[in-house]
Amino acid sequence: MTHAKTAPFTDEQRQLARVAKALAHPARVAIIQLLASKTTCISGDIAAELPLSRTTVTQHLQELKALDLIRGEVEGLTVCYCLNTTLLRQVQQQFTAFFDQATAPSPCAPDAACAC
Amino acid sequence: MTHAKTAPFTDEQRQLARVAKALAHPARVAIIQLLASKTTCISGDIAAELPLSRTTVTQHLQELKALDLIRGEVEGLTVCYCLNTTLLRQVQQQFTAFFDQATAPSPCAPDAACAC
DNA sequence: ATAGTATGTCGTATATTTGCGACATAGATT
DNA sequence: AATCTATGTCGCAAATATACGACATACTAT
Repeated sequence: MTHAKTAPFTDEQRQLARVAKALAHPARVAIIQLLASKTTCISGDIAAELPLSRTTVTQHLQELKALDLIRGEVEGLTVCYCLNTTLLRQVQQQFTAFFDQATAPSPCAPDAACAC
Repeated sequence: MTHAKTAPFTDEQRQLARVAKALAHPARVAIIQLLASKTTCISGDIAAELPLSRTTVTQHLQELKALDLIRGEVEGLTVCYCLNTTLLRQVQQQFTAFFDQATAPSPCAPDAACAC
């Protein structure tokens, strides 16, 4: 044993995993889609559109906000959440690069040891 | 009063979240990258390349296999894991569609109620 | 000031994830 | 056969995620 066990993980891997985790719950996917579809920046109305309590929705909102994927601006009594499209575009590129790498030709090279 | 609380979540949202969850840990991202980089379909050698015990790596492998993102072929005494590039390409498209939707213009329309 | 409304935080309960040692299994090797 | 070797499963502990009611805060309106 005592193999190299290379450094924990690369920053790239941790970053991708972190964002993937943010999208790892239907509610958070739904929230992003909701914010993308609304022309007006809605606030807690989000909770009314999801099958979850307001408390739970707030938690999901906080998780997305922690990664800066969404932003909330206080507008008097209400809070207006919006997508951080700039960051989302960067994230999209990261995912694209990852998938491009993963789906690149010769996943199991021609002279592979097995048939998969 | 919009108490609709729409149906739990759409299949699309649940599917995207399910895959995102599979990518929500650095180890699983690393495994996919590893399989993509090796010309030969490695097996438990994967564990030797990660900072985790063999048991834990096996668990991550099972999670990826449960979603059919990777496949394992028994090759005598060893097992040969490979990426399911076909499925990965489909998944990539799902993510692309999601991000395209999320980063589309007019996230907060011109006449938005707030300034974000 | 008082009341009302939108929002977030706290505490808590339950479920899931993560990690690993110990054990079981099955094909290979002697 | 006896043994080695690669792999997976089991059981357990700790950490994290999920969900929500009750409470606190802050702004608005009467």
